[in-house]
Amino acid sequence: MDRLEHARREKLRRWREEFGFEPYGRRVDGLVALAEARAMLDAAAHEAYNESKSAAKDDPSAKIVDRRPRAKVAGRCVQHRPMGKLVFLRLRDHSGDLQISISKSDVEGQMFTLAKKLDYGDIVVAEGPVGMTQKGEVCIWADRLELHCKSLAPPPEKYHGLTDPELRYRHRYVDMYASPETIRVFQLRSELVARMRRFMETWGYLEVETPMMQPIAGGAAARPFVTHHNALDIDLYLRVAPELYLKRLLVGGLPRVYEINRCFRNEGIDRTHNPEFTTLEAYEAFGDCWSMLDLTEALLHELALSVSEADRPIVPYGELEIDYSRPFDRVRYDELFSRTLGFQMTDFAKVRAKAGELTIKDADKLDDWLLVNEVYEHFCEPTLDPSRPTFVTDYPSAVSPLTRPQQDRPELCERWELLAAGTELGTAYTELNDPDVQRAKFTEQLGGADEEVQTFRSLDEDFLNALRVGMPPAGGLGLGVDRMIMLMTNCSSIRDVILFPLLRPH
RNA sequence: GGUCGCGUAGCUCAGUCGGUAGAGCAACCGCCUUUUAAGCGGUAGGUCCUGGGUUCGAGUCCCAGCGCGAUCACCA
Repeated sequence: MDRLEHARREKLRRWREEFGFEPYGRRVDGLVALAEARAMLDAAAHEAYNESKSAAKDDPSAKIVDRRPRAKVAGRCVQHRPMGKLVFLRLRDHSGDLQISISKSDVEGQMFTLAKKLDYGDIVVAEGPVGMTQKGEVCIWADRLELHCKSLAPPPEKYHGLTDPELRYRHRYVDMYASPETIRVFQLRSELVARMRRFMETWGYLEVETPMMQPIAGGAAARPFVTHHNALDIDLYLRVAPELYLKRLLVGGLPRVYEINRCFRNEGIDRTHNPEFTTLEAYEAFGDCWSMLDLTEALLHELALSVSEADRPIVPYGELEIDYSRPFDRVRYDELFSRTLGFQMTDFAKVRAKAGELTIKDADKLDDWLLVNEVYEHFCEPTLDPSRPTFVTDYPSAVSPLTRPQQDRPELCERWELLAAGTELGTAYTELNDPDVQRAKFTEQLGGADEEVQTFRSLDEDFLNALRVGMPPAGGLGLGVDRMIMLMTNCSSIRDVILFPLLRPH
C-alpha cells in the first residue's frame, strides 16, 4: 500500500519542486464536457488538416491549414498509454469518456513529461483541436495539458472496476468513476425525481416539508430511531412516515400537498429495505383512493415512458419486461384470496388452519383479520404476475387503522396496494376523517401494543384535535421512491440506487 | 435473529489430495509517434479477514468471532 502511494507522492513532490507548479490546480474557465467536445468534431476540417499536413511533408514551404475546432476539457484519467514520444490518455467525466493524445512535438517539454508520468485517477485539463486517430476514434490532439489534482490512492482494476459490493458502497466515489454505469444510475435517479416533482406540480400539488424529528412516531407501525434534544430534554423520533403532518395541512386548508423525502425505520436490512429511504406521499382533499390510483398509474406510466427506449412504457427488470401500459392490472383482495386458496377469507377456521402452516409468533393471540393478512401475504401476493404492476384493492379494515371503511361492507376499506416485480411499491387510502372513529381505532391499536411499542407510540392528541377541527374527505398516497427507481434503472438491490447505503462501520 | 455462501498482493481473480504463495491489471526501471484490455524486456509487491484447535506440516480441515452477500423471519 505504502509503495503505491509513495510513487504518487514522489511525483507530487517532483511537480512542485522541479517543475514549479501546484498539482492541486485552480479555477478553470471555458471548459466543455467531454461529450460536448466529442460532438464538436468536424470531419471535413479533420480531413483537410490531414491532407494539408501530408502536402507540407512533400513541400516544406507549404503552409499547414488547421480549421479543426478547439476544445478545452477536464476529466479524470482512466487510461494511460505512453508510447515513446506519443501519449494516449482516456479522460472521463459525468458525460462520458474522450481520448486525448499528446505528441512530444506539440507541447512544452514539461507538459510532455507530465503526460508521460500521469497516473490513473489524476484529474487534468487538456486543450487542443478535436480530430481523430488513424483508427477513427475522436480525440483531442492536445497542445496544452495541466494537472489539476493528483490522486494519491491506488486505483481499482482497470477493466472490472470494483466488484465487491462492500467496497463499491463504502468507496462510492471510486465506484462512480471506475464504473460509468454507477454514475448513470444516479444521474437517472435525479432526472426521475425531478420528473416526479414536475408531474405533481402539473397535477396541482404543492410540495411541503414536514418534521423529520417527531415527539410521537406516527403514521406507520414501524419501529423508529430515537434521538434526544438537549435544551428541551426530550426524546424525539425520526419519522417513520410524514402522514399525520400532511393531513394536518389538509385541515389547514391546502387542497393538494405532497412531500418527497426521507423516512427512517429501525428494522431489518435487505435487498428492498434500507433504514433510511425516500417516499413520495400525497394527499388530495375531496379525493379518494381511486383518484390516487389514477395519479399513480399516470405517474408510473410517464416515468416508464421516459426511460423506455421504445415508445411503449416497457422497462426491463432482470429477467422481466415490466409493462406499465394503462390500465394496470387490478384485483380485489378477497377475490385474490379465495382464488388462490379455495376458501373465503371470512372463513376464519380455515384461515387459522392455513396460518398453522406458517411460523407466526403468538398466532393464537392474533386477531382473525391479522391472520387473514398473514396468510394473504404469504400465499396470495406471490401469485401475482411480476411483470405487470397490479393494484390489489379493498383491504380489510382491521389491518388499515387510518383508512375509511366501506359503507356497505365495513369490514373492508377503501385502500389499495400496488405491487410489481414481487415487491410493494406503494399504498393509498381513502382517509379516515371522523375524529371519533379515528380515536377508537388508535386506542384499539394501542391496546394491543406491547410495552416497547408503547414507549414510542402514544395517542397523538394533536392529530386527533386536527380531525376535530375538521379535515375534508381525502385520498392519500405513499410510494416508495427508491423501489420505483430500482424498477426504472433495472437495479436488483436498493443499495444500488442509494448513494451511501447504511453499512456496519468497520 | 436463523440457514447457506464468500473473505488470498492496491484492484480483478486462480490456488487440485493438507506439503516452498500464483497470474493479469496497477506500480517501478528501460524501449517504442496512431494505441483501443496497446506491446516487448526487467524489478518489486503477501497479517492468505481475526483468534484458537487438529497435524511433523494449514490459504486448504475443525471451532469461535468480524465483515459482506443470498435466503428466511421481522417490517399493517
